[in-house]
Amino acid sequence: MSTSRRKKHAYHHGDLQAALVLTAGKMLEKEGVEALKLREVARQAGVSHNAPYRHFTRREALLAALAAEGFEWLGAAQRKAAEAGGLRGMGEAYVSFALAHPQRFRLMFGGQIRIARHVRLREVAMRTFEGLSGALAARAPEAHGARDASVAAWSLVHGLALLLMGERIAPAALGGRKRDAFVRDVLSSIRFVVGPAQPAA
Amino acid sequence: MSTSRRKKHAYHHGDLQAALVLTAGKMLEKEGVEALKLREVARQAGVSHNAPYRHFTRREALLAALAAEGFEWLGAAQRKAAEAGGLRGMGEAYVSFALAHPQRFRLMFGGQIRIARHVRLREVAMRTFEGLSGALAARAPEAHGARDASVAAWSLVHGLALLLMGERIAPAALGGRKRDAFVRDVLSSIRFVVGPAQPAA
DNA sequence: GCCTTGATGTTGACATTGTCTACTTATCAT
DNA sequence: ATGATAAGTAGACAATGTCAACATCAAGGC
Repeated sequence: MSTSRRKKHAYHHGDLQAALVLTAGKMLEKEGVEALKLREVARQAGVSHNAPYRHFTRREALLAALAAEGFEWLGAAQRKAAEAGGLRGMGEAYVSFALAHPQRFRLMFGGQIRIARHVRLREVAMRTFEGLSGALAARAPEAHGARDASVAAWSLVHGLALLLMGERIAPAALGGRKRDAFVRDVLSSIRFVVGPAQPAA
Repeated sequence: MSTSRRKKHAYHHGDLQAALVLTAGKMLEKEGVEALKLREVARQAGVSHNAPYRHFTRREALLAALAAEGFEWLGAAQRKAAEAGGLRGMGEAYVSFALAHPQRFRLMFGGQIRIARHVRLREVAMRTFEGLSGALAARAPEAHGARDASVAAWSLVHGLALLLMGERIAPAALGGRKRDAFVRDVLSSIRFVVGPAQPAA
């Protein structure tokens, strides 16, 4: 119900909301959250410094929109990967997403947004998580440690993504492999315990 | 070589640098990085708004000091846990640390500090990481997947810590367990593969 | 006992930013 | 046509990070 009128008198931009999210998204990916100034977004969108407030109550609301968009992308990527690559593929897709959109990923999980206050964000995030844990739980329906193992799996990919993003993993650990190969090997280096766990060293 | 003169004339505070790190640390833990205003720190330390610039070239430098302090704490906790609890104990200690100092942990890994530019931070962080991966690698010295497994282990605890911090893990997953017990179970739900990995589902 | 000197603090200024209030203009339903 | 309302603009304000210029104290050489 929008995206119709364009470039008339420049008053009433047409679909400013979307335009703001778009340019803000670009700025986010390029410079990070800290450098995402509301006024600069307005400037680049060609509107006055206050126009964004007609669409977002505050800066945080714009950030929330960006994060929500990110969760949608991530969810879509997960669904696609689930078909093709199974569980392992989902894991690789998760890491891939994070490395492809590092700043966005940081925004989604960085904790600067109070999720509770942004309905849409909360919903889309929950939906994505459910898709994730659903796929994980479906693998070992009722074994005792299944739920724990699914949390572990998620933790693993999440942590790996963040450590790679932060360049915290010594280049030596790569051992000459390309990043995708490295990720696959790391994810392959563990096995899940489904039955009652026996203590291990 | 300080902490000597105190409350003389209030000019020349005595050891402002340490005082700033201290009050900034409290503010950090309480309100998060975003809310850590340089001027407010100065105010609470009882000095003028510009005094901090005699000790930190910019805001980021103060943040770096806080992060470095955090890495020292984490390193110490790791060493202590290594003696008592072995590898599993180190993992639990890692998560514990993150949950005990969430904002500090976020600062340490949040990516808002350009580590390369802060010598002390870089060094202490590297030292901590080396202690970590050293302990991990010592476990399976030269097996093919050992290095990968150690990365996986670190990723696992790191991710678990962050997901717990962000309240991203559904309360249902806890299943009534206390948090420490939950962490232990999750960490126990995987097993590392040391030999050549065979493909798994 | 002074006086220079460097480190440490202070004052004042400036550009930027997020956000508030009031005003203006375009759009759409009647 | 018209009038309500959504969308944009203009201007103001307090805060903040940071810069430059000035002030004060501690110490050491004379």
